[in-house]
Amino acid sequence: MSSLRELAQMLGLSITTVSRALDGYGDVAVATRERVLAAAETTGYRPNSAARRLRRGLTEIVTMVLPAEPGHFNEPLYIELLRSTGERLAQQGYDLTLIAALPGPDELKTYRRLIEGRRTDAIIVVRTRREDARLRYLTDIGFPFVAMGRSDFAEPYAYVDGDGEAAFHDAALRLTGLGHRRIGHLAAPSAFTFAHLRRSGFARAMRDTGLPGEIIEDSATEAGGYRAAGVMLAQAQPPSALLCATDSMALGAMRAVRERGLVAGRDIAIIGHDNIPAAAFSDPALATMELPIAATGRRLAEMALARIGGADPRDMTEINPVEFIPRASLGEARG
Amino acid sequence: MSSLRELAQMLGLSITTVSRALDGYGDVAVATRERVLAAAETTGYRPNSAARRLRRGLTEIVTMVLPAEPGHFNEPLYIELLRSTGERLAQQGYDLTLIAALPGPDELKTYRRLIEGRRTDAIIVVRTRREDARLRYLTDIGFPFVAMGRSDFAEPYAYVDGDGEAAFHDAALRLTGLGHRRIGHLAAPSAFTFAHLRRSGFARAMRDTGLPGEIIEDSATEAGGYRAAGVMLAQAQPPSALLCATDSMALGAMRAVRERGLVAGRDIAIIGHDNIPAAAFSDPALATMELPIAATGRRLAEMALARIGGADPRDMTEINPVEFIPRASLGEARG
DNA sequence: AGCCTCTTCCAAAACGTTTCGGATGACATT
DNA sequence: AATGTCATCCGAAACGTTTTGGAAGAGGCT
Repeated sequence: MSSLRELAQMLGLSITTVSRALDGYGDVAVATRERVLAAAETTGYRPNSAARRLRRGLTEIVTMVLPAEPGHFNEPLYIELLRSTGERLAQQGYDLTLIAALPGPDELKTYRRLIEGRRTDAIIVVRTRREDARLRYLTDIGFPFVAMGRSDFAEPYAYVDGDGEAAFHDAALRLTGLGHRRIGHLAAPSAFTFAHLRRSGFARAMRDTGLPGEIIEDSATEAGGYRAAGVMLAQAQPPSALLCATDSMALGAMRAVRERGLVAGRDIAIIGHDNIPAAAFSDPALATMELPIAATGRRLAEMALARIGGADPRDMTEINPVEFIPRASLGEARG
Repeated sequence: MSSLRELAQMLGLSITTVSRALDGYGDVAVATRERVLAAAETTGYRPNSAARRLRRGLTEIVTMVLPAEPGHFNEPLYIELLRSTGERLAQQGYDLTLIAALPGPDELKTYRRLIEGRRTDAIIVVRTRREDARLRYLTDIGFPFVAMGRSDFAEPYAYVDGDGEAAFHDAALRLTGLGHRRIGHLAAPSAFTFAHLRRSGFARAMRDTGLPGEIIEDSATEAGGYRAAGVMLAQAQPPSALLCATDSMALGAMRAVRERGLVAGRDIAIIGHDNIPAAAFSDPALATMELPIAATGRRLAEMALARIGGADPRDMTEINPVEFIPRASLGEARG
């Protein structure tokens, strides 16, 4: 049964009545509604989504735009995020589509094509940057969007984020509590807000404690962590603890540590962030931090739907606590 | 400029002519076509996709259904696959949507909802199983689909896959060539075709060489590899080499090896498969195998489009070679 | 009886595109 | 001058839904 017309014909009703019965209007007699629902059930009627979309002016699609650096798209985070967001949207009859857009001059073109072609009702922006032209553009044209992560953008916008600032502040204090006096931070590129916040939390802890606290920035990959740790350990007085912006960087740092004959968890403490699966199986197991990624995905979906419904983004800002996960790389308290 | 009607009015032409000019039909004067194209360009006209979809009966959407085990969805593979597939589809004006479906009794419901609601023109099935009800269902109803990975399914279907059988056969011979005489295979659940093929390749190499070759199966995760390796190493005569179905399993196995005071790459050789980023930074660096995932994604997209166009799946089967990546965990030749 | 209110139903329009089946002239051919 | 052939163009239908603005009838009230 592929159309409302056939269904109506079969039941001896008008298209209008069948449509309204299925949508649950109060407008149709209870007996009739039940007859319609039963018939729709047995014939397996499914409304044609293109027709519904055309008529209602909605696509019933939410789009997530993924940063598409060809080499390192593989943050394990994102796939779990996609799953949870997609599942929540599906509950509401929405589909999740995915496009890749490289940061750069052509980035906004992708957004424009998406919006002007009316291919989506809302956009989920991930990997936000401190200065983010995407938020500016979407806000200016009044298109519904939700961000995963924050930005320096001044106008109100909906977002979900982990409290990386507090998490790195606490982690740094945890290290000083263990007796560390020279702590290094391997930072991710500070153009990204998440990297900036984690660095700020670390810096605040250093100010609180009056310790020096050194920072080296590199890309948020194993290779980046390896390079940054290499530089840091080559100093005359290398740090006794490395607080890394991501687990990937921390795994890279571990290799640099090993190559210098040091033992992580004994000679030097290492902490990461993300709790990727490999982190629990590194040598030694990597102490890390985790934010509730599935819940984040669900909230992003719910916010996107609310924005489509016209809700005010002012009320949609959410900063979630990050859980610390101690493991062997944290080491023991030092003399 | 949001509709063909407005554009036509502005140009003093009929909707028909404008539409045909934009679609490049031969039955419109060159001068007219150029006038139309110029106007469309300056006004930024974009056809309404819902209307076009309704009229043409196509959604211009391809859907990838991801296996949604909540815990371990995070194969780094998939995100790169999504990126490359999505990019290729976008070149053709197609969108890639994503849904998650758990294997199990309700799995086919997700497919049915998708197809009967006409929400997609083709489906990409990933993580194929030897007995895969999805291929049966899609073939029976004649819906266009493409599989990443093979299945025991008898009827012709389009797929792209890596040659895991040959890769594991070669890897096993490589180990015997290094002098190993007791080789263990940590297999992934053999219901999955990829796991079955890798196991078969290993088994064939053992037959070829007349060596015993032991196999233990567990889940394709770090934890699974850890467990399986633990069992294998607890034997009276443990193997001197472990060939693991995936890098995740290999990283888990490395931990089991360490806990027994053995050193991977010296006391025992370890090989994985996938070349995940963490593999290059484990201790020791993990020897592994890699298949061209971006190319695979592109081919999946192209095949999906061809199937939508009505092409015969018989001509669309592709098995790509897997590249071996030697690293320290492979060890030296033994006495 | 006349008037109102309620319940239940429906015809028709609209969303914006593609496409079928001509219509209109211009020009060449007989 | 009549006919045929092209090159251009267009009107109208169709895709399947949602929604507006009633219509028809039943029953209650004065």
